[in-house]
Amino acid sequence: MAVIWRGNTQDRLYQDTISSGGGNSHKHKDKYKDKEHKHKDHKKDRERDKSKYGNSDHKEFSEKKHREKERIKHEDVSTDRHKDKHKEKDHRKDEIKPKKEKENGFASPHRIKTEPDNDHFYHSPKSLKRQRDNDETEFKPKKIKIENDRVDKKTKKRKQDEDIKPKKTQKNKKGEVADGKKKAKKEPEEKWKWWEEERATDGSKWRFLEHKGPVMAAPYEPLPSKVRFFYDGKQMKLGPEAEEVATFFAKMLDHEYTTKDAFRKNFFKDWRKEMTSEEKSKITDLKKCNFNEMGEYFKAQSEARKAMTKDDKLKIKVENERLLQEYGFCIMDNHKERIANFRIEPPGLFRGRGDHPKMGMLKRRIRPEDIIINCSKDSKHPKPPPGTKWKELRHDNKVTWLVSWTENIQGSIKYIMLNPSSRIKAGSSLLWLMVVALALRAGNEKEEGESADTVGCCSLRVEHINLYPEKDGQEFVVEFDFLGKDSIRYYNKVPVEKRVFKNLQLFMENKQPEDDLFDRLNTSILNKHLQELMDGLTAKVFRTYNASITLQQQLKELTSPDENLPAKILSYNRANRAVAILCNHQRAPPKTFEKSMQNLQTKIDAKKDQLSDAKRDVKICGCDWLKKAVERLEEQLMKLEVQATDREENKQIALGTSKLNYLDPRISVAWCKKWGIPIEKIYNKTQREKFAWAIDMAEDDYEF
DNA sequence: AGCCAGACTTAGTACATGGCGA
DNA sequence: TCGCCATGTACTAAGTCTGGCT
Repeated sequence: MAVIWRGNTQDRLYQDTISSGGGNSHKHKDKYKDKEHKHKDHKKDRERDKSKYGNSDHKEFSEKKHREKERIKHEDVSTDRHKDKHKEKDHRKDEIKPKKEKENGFASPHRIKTEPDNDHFYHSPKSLKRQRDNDETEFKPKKIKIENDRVDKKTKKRKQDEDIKPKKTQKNKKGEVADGKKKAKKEPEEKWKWWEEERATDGSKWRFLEHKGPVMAAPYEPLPSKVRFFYDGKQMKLGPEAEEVATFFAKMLDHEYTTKDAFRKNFFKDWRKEMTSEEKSKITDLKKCNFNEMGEYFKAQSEARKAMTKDDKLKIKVENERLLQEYGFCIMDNHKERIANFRIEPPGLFRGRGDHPKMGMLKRRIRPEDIIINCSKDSKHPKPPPGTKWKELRHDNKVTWLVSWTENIQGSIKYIMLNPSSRIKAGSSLLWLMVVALALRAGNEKEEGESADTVGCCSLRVEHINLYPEKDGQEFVVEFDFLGKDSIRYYNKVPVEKRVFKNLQLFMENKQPEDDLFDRLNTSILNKHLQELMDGLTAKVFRTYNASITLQQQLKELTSPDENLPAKILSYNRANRAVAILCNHQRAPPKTFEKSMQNLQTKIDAKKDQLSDAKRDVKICGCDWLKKAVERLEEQLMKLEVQATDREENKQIALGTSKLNYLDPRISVAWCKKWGIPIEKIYNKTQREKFAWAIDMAEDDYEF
């Protein structure tokens, strides 16, 4: 069953209320002026369309859609979906168009009132039960088979691939899934080395998916009556709807943007939509609103929370952990995987980055009726809160998301997906395998600039490579032999992963030697799987390639064997920085930069003093322990100095992005192994999880 | 042939945490 | 033991890519 997220929302003044980081990053300052302009052609219509449809319209149409759906449920899912899509479009035309004049109102004023849909208003779970009973089946391997068969039908061409499919996983399925369910908590099953398995090739992202659904945002808790709101100097009691929205604003009083015109205008407009007609007629000017008591109340709450006893804090922590354990994981293809964001985004005021024209708009509360659940037919379906329904229950294994809903500000779709450490996310690192195979060539013609992406995909021909399942004692060798740009013969043999090898084989299938190896990818000759792989072979590959090769070179250049650990890490960071500069990952110097730099300097000075004192003492007495102390101090000083250099150099450069997204982690891993650097020094926990495959795989002599 | 919804990816920001020195 | 600060994490906005439609 879906649960309500109470969490520690109460005192998180900003994050809950503001729907973005919301700082005034100057980078974005003028963005929207340009942007509005630039996007006019492409996005304008879409934008306008979306925003002008009142929510009620949207709801109407989605409900119709829902009803339709109910009727045709339980049949072939994927085709249904397809049909539905058309339907959706049609409805749009018919129903929504006439309402053009309505401007970006997301919520018809009566929405909340007319619908018994608030989270605390649940009743009569009957209908749901019936529905679920129909759907629910225990783990029947047959079912799985059916699904696979269906897929097969569609993808006959890929027969070969199907054959390669790992049968063992399928066999395991029944037992393991059931197991995982019973005692997933007890047995932290040993690390799954998914990168050593093969993947489906028909575009399906999973074969089995079960999860508990999202954690809903906590319902609104009305303010205690002692907290008052004043309009035009007079106290006024607001109804719960209007009050909730008012609290969003009240929580942000300290922020600059509550002074911004656009923000205030958007907020006020949306706020009024939540008011009763009485409130609406009274409250006509935001300037006359006094939210101070509310603001103070929330501040006090957050203070109180900070001052809580250890015990209470622990309780909260335990509760959070429990939620995480219960809702933070799903089972995908026999494995328990961490979900990245299992909480539904709470309502609040939207604050885009920069001067976003929609800042201040109300981001409305997401109800179960807005939510689409995606999971296996044969899984235990997540239950909506009592008395509510999901908008839709879907079984689409061509996508990776578990839950989605449409957000009301931009009309875009939001998803609940898996953690970066999961197979489905990190698995896109397969990309790496292809890059490895292609690196040579890309390197040879490393022509930077706009054309890079086309260069990469088109000119390597079948005749340029040979594949050897086994050569010179190595398995899966790819032999490259071609004339490079300056008519220099390029010849090299590279052992590759089995998967890469197989994929290359597929690329070459049915082709003449003079055919381009990677052409016609968008035509129907190659199957989707290959296209998927090709996703990677665009500009990103080149970025990746450049980044990685630079890192490797820099690491070679900068690391000297006799350096000590901190110095080596400094070298690593320098190499990383070179890459970040290459990729232009800049950042604004952190706000606290000057201060923390100063602090560090103070520390260094202090150390120096200590050191010279100690040295003097050594001269006087010369005893052993003093010498040791000097050594220790010297080391500490050095460490600090390195840290200072590092930080100074890092002032304007964001390392994270390239590290996480563009650099082949194996380079870093290999470097660490080579020099005996603990991997924790360069990858934090998240990164280690994401790159588990690389850490497992790379040897100290790994070369990109 | 261009558009655009849908599905990812990337990235900025606030907040929580935990380690370390005083 | 306490408080500070660097580091990590959660959250979610924004960007990118693509297939399928018109």
